[in-house]
Amino acid sequence: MKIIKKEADYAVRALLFIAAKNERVPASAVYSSVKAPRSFMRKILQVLSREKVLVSEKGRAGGFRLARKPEETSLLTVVEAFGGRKSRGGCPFDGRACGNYGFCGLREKLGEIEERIFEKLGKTSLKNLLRREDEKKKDYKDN
Amino acid sequence: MKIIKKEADYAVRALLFIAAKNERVPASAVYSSVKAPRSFMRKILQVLSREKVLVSEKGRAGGFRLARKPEETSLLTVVEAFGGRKSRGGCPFDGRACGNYGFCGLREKLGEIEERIFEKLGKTSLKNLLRREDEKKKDYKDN
DNA sequence: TTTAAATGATACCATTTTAGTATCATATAA
DNA sequence: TTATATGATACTAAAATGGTATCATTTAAA
Repeated sequence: MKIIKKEADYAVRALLFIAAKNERVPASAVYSSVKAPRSFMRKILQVLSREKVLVSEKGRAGGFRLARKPEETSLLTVVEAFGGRKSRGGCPFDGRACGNYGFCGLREKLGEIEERIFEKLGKTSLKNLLRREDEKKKDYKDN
Repeated sequence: MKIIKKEADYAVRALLFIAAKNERVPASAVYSSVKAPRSFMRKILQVLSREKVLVSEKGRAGGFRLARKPEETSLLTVVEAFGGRKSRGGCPFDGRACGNYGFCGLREKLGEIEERIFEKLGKTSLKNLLRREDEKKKDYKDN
């Protein structure tokens, strides 16, 4: 069971990095911090930009910055940017005939579960994640 | 996002069919009811048998029956039978280095979500599903 | 005005996972 | 002894995921 794919995972890490910087950051800086393959990360940033999660500027002093405040971008947004919500309803058949015409308790149940996942992803913002990590680091220092 | 794969989906449907029959059922009966490819379904039933979800009898009047009462087999059991829980912790890197040494707020969060999914799958038994479908059919008749 | 450093678009390839098929061996009741 | 079952297992096909590479365009600064 895989909630998000590597693409989205790298994306989140990249976003956290950019959020922490709080200024325009070039892709090169991102993939030297987040340990992702160069080309792959570039593509990921482009997707985030196309999907309006990031705003980019071209040219020499170009780079990426968050399109919104960290508390306004959720994991769900990121997951959706990479097509993570397209196969809806928890049904591997996408609601097409599956021998269980009309009613399907299983599909219903899986749909419910899926909704909860989306709900939780939707409620987790970049800010939440940043805070979590800060607290952990603090804990560490305290010991 | 895919909570279970087709294999597991077919498996659940097969189990529901067998549960409803409440007697030994040959594979042929299963795949004429559940619309799954013949060979694929045979393999699935074998897995369920190997994993002690079903009990099989060979030979002429052979077939499959539930190893336990319908309320004692959960979706989680089925999902696990098909290896659905092997990549733990919601981390696409399976806990290996991901540039985020030590702390990882994302991993932590995804782990939490995953746990909830398992919890819900664990609490949903074949009996629950059978009942759901019965109720729906009843609703239908009432209208 | 040229050049270096950036993103945009996009086509392509590799790997892994999922889905499905086919075959032969073994057991057993009629 | 034969028809009807499951067991084991090897194989292939298709789809999803992960990753690479190239060329075009933009822009600030030398």
